[in-house]
Amino acid sequence: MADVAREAGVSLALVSLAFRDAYGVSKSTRARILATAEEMGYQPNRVAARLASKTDRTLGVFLLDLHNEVFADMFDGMRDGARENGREFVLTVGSVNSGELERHALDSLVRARVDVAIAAGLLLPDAELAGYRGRLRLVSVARAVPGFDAVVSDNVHGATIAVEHLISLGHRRIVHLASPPTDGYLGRRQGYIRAMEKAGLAPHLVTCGYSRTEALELAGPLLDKPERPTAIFTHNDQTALGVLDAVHARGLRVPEDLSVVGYDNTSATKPPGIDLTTVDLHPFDLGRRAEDLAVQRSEDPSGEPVVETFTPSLVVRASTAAPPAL
Amino acid sequence: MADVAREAGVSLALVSLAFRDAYGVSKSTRARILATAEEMGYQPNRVAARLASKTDRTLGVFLLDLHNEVFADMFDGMRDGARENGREFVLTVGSVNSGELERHALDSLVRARVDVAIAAGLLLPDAELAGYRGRLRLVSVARAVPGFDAVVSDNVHGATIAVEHLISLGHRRIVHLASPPTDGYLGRRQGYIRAMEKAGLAPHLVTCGYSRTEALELAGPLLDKPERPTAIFTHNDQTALGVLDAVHARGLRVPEDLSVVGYDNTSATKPPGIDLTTVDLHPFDLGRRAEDLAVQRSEDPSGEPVVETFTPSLVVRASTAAPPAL
DNA sequence: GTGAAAGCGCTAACAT
DNA sequence: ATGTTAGCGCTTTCAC
Repeated sequence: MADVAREAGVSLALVSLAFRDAYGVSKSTRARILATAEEMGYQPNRVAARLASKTDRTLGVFLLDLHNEVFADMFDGMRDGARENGREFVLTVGSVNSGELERHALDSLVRARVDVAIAAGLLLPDAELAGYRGRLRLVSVARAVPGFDAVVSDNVHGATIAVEHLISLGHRRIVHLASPPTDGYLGRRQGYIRAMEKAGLAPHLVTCGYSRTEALELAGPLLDKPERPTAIFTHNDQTALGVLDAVHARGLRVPEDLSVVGYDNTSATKPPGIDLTTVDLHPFDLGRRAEDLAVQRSEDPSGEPVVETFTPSLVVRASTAAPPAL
Repeated sequence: MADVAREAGVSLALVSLAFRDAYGVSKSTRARILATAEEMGYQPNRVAARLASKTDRTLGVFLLDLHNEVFADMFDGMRDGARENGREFVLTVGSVNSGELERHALDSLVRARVDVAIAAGLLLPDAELAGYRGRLRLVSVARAVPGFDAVVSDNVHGATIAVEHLISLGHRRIVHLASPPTDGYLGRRQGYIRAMEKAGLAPHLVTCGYSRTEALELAGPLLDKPERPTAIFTHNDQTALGVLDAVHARGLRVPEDLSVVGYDNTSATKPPGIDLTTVDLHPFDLGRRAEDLAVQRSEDPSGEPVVETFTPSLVVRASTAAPPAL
């Protein structure tokens, strides 16, 4: 930095100011400073900058799983916001089958001293996350966590419209491939149960992990039963794809033999060969809004936790139709 | 840190040492220090640690695209290595349609002063990347970049075995849906051309972006031609899926009407409904090896750039068969 | 708009 | 095995 100051013929402090569009630097000197820095290939040392400044512009981000595109969509939303707000990210990644990695990712955000972290897809129990209070300011995405800010989607509603869609088509034997019963992710399961009971139908839940192959394996037996379901509603798109796999593997057809409804509306559901009816989580918007909230929080940490709820919508495509005649 | 030292009844320096499994702390005091730190919810401030230490254990990582699972696989490999080597990551993400974002991600690694960065899927031209010399020590993954270390796969070979597989099945009209001609990504294209010419066949190249939808749109017209190809070899799995989409949209079948070979062997190619023949890039292993190389480089920065080449293998599944009889 | 100077929370060299 | 101390490269007063 000193080199740049000397080269541009200004003081050290001015260079520092110029780099953060700060108040008190004339437009022309600012331009000159940035130009000489560019020319010298100088990039400010963010490590030193962050140590020195109380209030830095870095946001932490946690994404549960790089193998599920819904997190890529959320990240795009966050990045979109960060660009507008001039923020930088410290990104960390977890895993659907390792609480260990999730803890490590979160701890690493604590060690990085980000003033706010946006966490998408937290899987740890509420009780464990409570331990981060006071050490990490969290904005949870897609899951409400007691005591923390959150940007969530109304999962009960999403499940309800999915099930009602199937019922209105005439389905009665509707199975729900539910996620493991994790804190904060019970909404879809509840929405399903309520919608079924409201229609006087018997809920049939099967708990399933997050992977396509696991859904394939669990859906198989369901399809082989004499009284097989006429529709399956899954907790996410990946597992819906697994159900499609199971259907195809048996030489059955969607939607003639089985209707399938997914959840998330990831891009993998759109292609003509798939054309999956699904509930749109609006992941990009969730990410975008979480970034806004995080910036707000970093500017004003006081106040009660805020929970913003988005409303999901049903995207009807070709994987749902009236059940086969009996 | 001072608080922990006081609480544990030791000096400040000892706490610092204890946290980095350093030499000179007795097992018992180390345990006691870590225990009290844990109890107080203390996590060392990495920002300060990194500023103070010349040689820190942080690796930069750049991933081109979160929407392509091949990068998730590579990342898993890197993380696997980092765990063993006790390294932490600074992760940044680019985009297949924005050199701007890629530059920003790389610059952000410079600003973070990582001593080595592992970059998977670089898309910027060689000339521009050359500008990072001296400012960022790069280990490029999946692409060779002049002047930098790299862990690559033999793309010429991969394309060759893909094409030879098709030829051996009897195909003669084989189209290659090639990637945009970017520095460092010409191997698959070249392998295709050579293999075709060697067999006395006329190469037919169509340049295509990285998305499934773009492949769908470009493959359509090919399939509608009177003398349509009997096989299509694509530059990655995503575009192969796009080709499958185009085939299904026309009511045609794979492999009866068209054989398709992808590239990467991402998990999306495996399900029964897809069952795509593809070239395995071994992304996990590439990532794993890149991490090793990065650590080596950070420990000994001297020496000429190293390029390690992996050999891809063909995974024959159900999307390839003999061409339809004429 | 400038220049000097006090940290930020650690690490690492040196003492003990 | 433990204590002391000078930085790391910035940001941020503060008096000019």
